[in-house]
Amino acid sequence: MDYSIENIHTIEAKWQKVWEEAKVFKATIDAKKKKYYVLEMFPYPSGKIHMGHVRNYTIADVIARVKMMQGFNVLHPMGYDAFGQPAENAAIKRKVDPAEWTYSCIDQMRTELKHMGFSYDWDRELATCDPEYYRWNQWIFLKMYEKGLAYKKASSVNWCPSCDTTLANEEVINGECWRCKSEVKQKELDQWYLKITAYSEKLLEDLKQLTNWPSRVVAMQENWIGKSFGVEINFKVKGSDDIIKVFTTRADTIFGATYVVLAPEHPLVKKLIAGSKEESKIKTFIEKVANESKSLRMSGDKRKEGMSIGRTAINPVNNEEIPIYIADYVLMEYGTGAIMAVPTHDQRDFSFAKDHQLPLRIVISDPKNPAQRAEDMKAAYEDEGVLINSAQFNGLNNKKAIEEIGKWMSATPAPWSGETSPKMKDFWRGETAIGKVTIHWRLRDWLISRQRYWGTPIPFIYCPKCGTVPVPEDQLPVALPKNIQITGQGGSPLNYVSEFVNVKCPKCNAAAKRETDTMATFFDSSWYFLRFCSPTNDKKIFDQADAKYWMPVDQYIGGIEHAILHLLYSRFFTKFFKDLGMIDFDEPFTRLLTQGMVLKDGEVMSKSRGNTVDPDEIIKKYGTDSLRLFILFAAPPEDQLEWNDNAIDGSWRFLNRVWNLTQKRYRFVEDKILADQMDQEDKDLERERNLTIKKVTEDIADGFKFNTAISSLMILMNRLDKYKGEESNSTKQAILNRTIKSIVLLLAPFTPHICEELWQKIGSKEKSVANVSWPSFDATAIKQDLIQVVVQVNGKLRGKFDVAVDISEAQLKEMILADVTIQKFLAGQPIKKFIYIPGKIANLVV
RNA sequence: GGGCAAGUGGUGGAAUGGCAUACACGCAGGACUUAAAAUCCUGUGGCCGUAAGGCUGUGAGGGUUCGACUCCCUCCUUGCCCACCA
Repeated sequence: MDYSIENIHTIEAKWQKVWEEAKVFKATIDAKKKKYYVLEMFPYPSGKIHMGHVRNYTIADVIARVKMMQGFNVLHPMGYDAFGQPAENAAIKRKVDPAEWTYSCIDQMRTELKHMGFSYDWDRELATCDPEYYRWNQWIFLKMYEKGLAYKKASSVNWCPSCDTTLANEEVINGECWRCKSEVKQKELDQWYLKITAYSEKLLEDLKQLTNWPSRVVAMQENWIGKSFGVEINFKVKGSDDIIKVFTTRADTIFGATYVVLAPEHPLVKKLIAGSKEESKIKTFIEKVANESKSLRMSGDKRKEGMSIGRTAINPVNNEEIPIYIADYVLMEYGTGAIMAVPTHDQRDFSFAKDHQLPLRIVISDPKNPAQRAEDMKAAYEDEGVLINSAQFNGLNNKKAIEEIGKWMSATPAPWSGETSPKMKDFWRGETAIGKVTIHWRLRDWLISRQRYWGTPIPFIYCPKCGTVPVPEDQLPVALPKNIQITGQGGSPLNYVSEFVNVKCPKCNAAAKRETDTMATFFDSSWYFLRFCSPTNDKKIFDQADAKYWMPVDQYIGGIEHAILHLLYSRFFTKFFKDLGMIDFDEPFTRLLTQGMVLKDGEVMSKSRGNTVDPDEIIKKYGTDSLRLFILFAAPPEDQLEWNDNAIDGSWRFLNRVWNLTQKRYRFVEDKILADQMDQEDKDLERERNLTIKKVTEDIADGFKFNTAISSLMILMNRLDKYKGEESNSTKQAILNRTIKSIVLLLAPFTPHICEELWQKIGSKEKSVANVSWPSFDATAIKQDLIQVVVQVNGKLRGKFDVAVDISEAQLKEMILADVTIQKFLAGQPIKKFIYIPGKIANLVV
């Protein structure tokens, strides 16, 4: 090639060095400037960065650089979510220290990130495995404990036998461990929990503030929190004082309840079957269900299994005696762990009832089949209808009945209570009402304990005399011991470190034991955006003035896979900090962008599929700028991106054209354009230059449409190839120069290295193009004298007319009607209607 | 089963009531070259036609409108998320 970017790698290295040494991207509080905090979800430091990272960070980098050129005080930090299992797995496999391994990965990752030329303030870099970071995890944990939001509870927990640890509900995907995919079992353990449910209502309510989040993320959070309105109904066990509480959202079907089903692990079951002759048979069944993995138990097509426990319950609305069953399709974790079964109007109950020959009673009449008999039903009727067989509620629409019956139940004493009105004062403990209108949440408290080494130690000490004692604040951090044995077996490695475990009680100085559980790593990432505001503060978790200036994050960018967990936890922590009076906002992330996945051959690029493309290889061949440009140009940020080995050639070619054009045609002349020397070609180019500035600026502002912004720059380049601009004419040269300058500036956020180099070559004085103001456009240069009007006959394109901007409708009509071609299509028919949208289109209806 | 996206040339995509396929990739032809690469130029939805031109065309069907890729209804397909949730 005759001209080509000579040694792209030298140029890229040169500018990366300049940025670093001059601290071009250092963020400092400046009350006079408007701040802009752009943040990408920080990576787990696995060592090498992949295309997903490149896409995520490139999108963020363009935003940061544009905002900087537009005069904002930009905070754009980077760090590492550095605790977690891979470090321990590496320790087991390669006999290396997890800390050493992690830090070497971080070093490699940092090098790669720097080679991408991202505009980070490297002085704010942080790693969550740094004791100076995780001491604040411990501080938060203690504060939560103080406020009753951290507690310990014995409970059946999700247990991953392969990772030998507990998992949060959120980490169990289809009954499998989210990380290693092995089947999750249930295990009884004493565990630390965070009371995220204390914020259920707030977490749900404040979703309304998040108008600049993708609606599907909001919807996913809403579903996850899962608020449902219903009634808790009391069924009394016959021949006992025990009450079975049942939760239902379908109180309208209560008169059709023909049996009650308890979850096999329901605490009442053991009591109710004690001494019965079926006891051992029932216990065998319960055990079988308990050992079944959740994935099997929940698989949709599995036959519902269960059995009678030989007892009956009283339906409080009609005093009817109905059998009590246990079945695997009722879950202890949801509602009250017990249901009333209405086989006629719930398909699961219907199948179960058919299998066990249980009675059916229709209570909602199907308007299409009002005479249907229960014994003829082939499936449950789950749609709307009018109540029948429901005493005083007969004839009511069932939707309306849900509300009516709920109200009635709360105000009516149960038949066994011997009361004439329910004891409202202690009506819940007294159990004298039929039921109670109530709200159930799907959201569970957050299981935070992990039997792992590579995480933040939970700062508690167990003293035989004083009990559970928090580690005093001045003794933080509770540091992880070094040089320990990690085998991957037998629970937490910390159990075997006696200097760590055996301590003195902070209260009474007696011999005591230290907590060996560490925190789930989602804890670390739930507040790092605040730490970035004051990354080196060793007195406080963050400085309130720093947070007040920088927070909330203006633009957060990351993968959709974090739509629920990470974002929900971060929102929870933010609300907690607000309640502590440390911050004054409700939501941490004002705008959220979830970037699409990177695909290869139609499939998600992943190591397990073996279809990855190594960014490093691409950079070696084309340089970072070409890679960045391709990724931004190939698809809008939120859409999936199909990787194409060929298409990146296009990016490389385009950058070379910009490069060559600048080298060949830029001349140092005075930036002076004499209007009387401009011919039509000059005016057109000036107009297109201004239009491009407008388009690029608006595309970026309006939903980060980088792909179309880049395409409009390509169009201007194509246009410039045809522009003759002679050297002898200084006005023409000045116009050409201006256009080149505009292209370089507009392109700079996308491909910063090449643009820095070109900007320097065309004589800039600034240290970096990032310090130059974003170009502005001249609205008068965009105006035209002539515009093209498209003419349609009956909605079909039939001609184009160049007319004066201010042409009147009548003038235009006359002109169109005089046209021979148009006349041909009118074929002499009368014009019924003439529609003219000024400057765009005219439609003749005949 | 519930929720949310999306469906446009050979490919990535553009147009969000007003010229469908911008821009790019790929492909074909040409220029340059001993040749190739690179670069540059031209063409490129389908059908009919030598051409001018015409017809047709945005998953399928219907509707609203002077005008629909765009809005409404029904359906199909794909992707993602949730789910024996009572």
